[in-house]
Amino acid sequence: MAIPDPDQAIERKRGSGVKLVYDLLRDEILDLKLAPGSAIDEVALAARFGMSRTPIREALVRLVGEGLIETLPNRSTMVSNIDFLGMHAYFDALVLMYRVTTRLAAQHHRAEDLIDIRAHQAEFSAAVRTQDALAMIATNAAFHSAIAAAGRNAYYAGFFDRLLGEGRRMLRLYYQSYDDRLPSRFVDEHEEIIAAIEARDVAAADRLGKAHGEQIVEQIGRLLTRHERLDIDL
Amino acid sequence: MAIPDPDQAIERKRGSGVKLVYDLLRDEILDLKLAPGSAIDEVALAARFGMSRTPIREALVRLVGEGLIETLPNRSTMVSNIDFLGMHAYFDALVLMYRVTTRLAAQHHRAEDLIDIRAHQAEFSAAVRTQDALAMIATNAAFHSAIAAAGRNAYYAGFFDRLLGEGRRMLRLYYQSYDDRLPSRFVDEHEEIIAAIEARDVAAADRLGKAHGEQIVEQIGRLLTRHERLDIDL
DNA sequence: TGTATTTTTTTTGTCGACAAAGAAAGTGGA
DNA sequence: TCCACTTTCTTTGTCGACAAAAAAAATACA
Repeated sequence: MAIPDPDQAIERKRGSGVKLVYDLLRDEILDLKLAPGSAIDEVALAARFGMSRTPIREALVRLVGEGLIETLPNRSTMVSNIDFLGMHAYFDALVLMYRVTTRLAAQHHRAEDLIDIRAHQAEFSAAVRTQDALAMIATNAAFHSAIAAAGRNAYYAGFFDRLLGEGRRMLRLYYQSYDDRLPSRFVDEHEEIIAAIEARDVAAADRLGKAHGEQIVEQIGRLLTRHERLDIDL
Repeated sequence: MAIPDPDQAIERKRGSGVKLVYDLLRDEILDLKLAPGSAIDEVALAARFGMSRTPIREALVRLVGEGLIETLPNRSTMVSNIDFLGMHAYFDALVLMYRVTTRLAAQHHRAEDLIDIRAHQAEFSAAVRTQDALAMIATNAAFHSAIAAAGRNAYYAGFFDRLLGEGRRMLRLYYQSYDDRLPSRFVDEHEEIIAAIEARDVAAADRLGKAHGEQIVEQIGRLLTRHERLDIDL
């Protein structure tokens, strides 16, 4: 537990407390800094952030709403476990959203969207070069989120963001165990996707989105089978 | 505002407060008993439910997370407005989810699922017979939600439920303006869908799901001239 | 009368405190 | 040692209170 300077009793602006806690906690969960299943202590968080339990609780309620945290009534609050049994359902939804959002981006994107998308791609590319796993994961999600935003469908975008968040945890698992070199392929695939969107080639965007999604699914699936073999004797 | 018996200071069970407020408020919003844009007063709610503001607030945070309520920082909390501009995006997502969930139900349903689905269909049919608009809307949503549950994909089901909720508000709007007789057609379509699911006829389920969704979309969205909906092969 | 400035009112965000629900630890008897 | 029962301890759910922010009302001034 990182102890914050007690001296630096930072004067927060009124109303910023919940968002602060929410953002940080969400990132820590998605980056697996908080392990799935680990307990969450309201009073400890209150002490850590130097605020009362009320804003902490409201942040937790939000996270519960997103399925990142689970609560047993009157007892224990903990980081949600990754649902390995429901993984195929997740993959199914993820691939479909890859397709749909990429396709819609090809249809509805505007000039400024491409600038934004390319910026995220540059960040992703940089993260791959510097081998920064955490950054790779986060920027990859941001890249696809930007594409979804360009598709101009808030419902898909919201749903997709949620799926991508959950995916960050699984990818982190992957990159923690094996130091793989595959991501450079993702960079190329991203470039193809950008080209298809820019050309407003809906069919190509659909195809590439699907292929890209299945790529990632395959990566994670490979990890799982290895994990199962490892764990089966325990 | 319905005033509850002040005598009946009901002894709630510890921990039930938030859920109580959340469920009731959600229903009131979706049934348009609380008009879009209308203000929400925490202290009034606290008085109404006979509890302090803390559980009220946590229920509101949940509703904000689902987009049913909006808050301006430090000022005003109100029921979300229905986004007419983003309607085509909504329809797009709704029809796709109709397809996907019906299709998956045909693939993965178990015997007990059909019992559940038929029960909801019976309720819907009864609501149509008795011309109970509110019940028609709610039971229709429950019917499709049951189908989604039978599809065994929690991600789709969750997303679909959210869309159906938002749809309840729009349908309410529709049935408030026009006293139409169309719903009997929906009853028949539901029966066809059930038959396709039971027969595990994925193609038929997909087709019927799509047609049913577009039916409803057409009902609500006559005003919308733009119909750039997705039409992709799954 | 119209506008700028101060005061009051309303509503939110946060706090510290306390009691209920379980869990864990302690106690006694066979 | 094992088990049933009590007692402490931990953590949650709820409460009432208070101060900050913004809006509304009141006031001053031209």
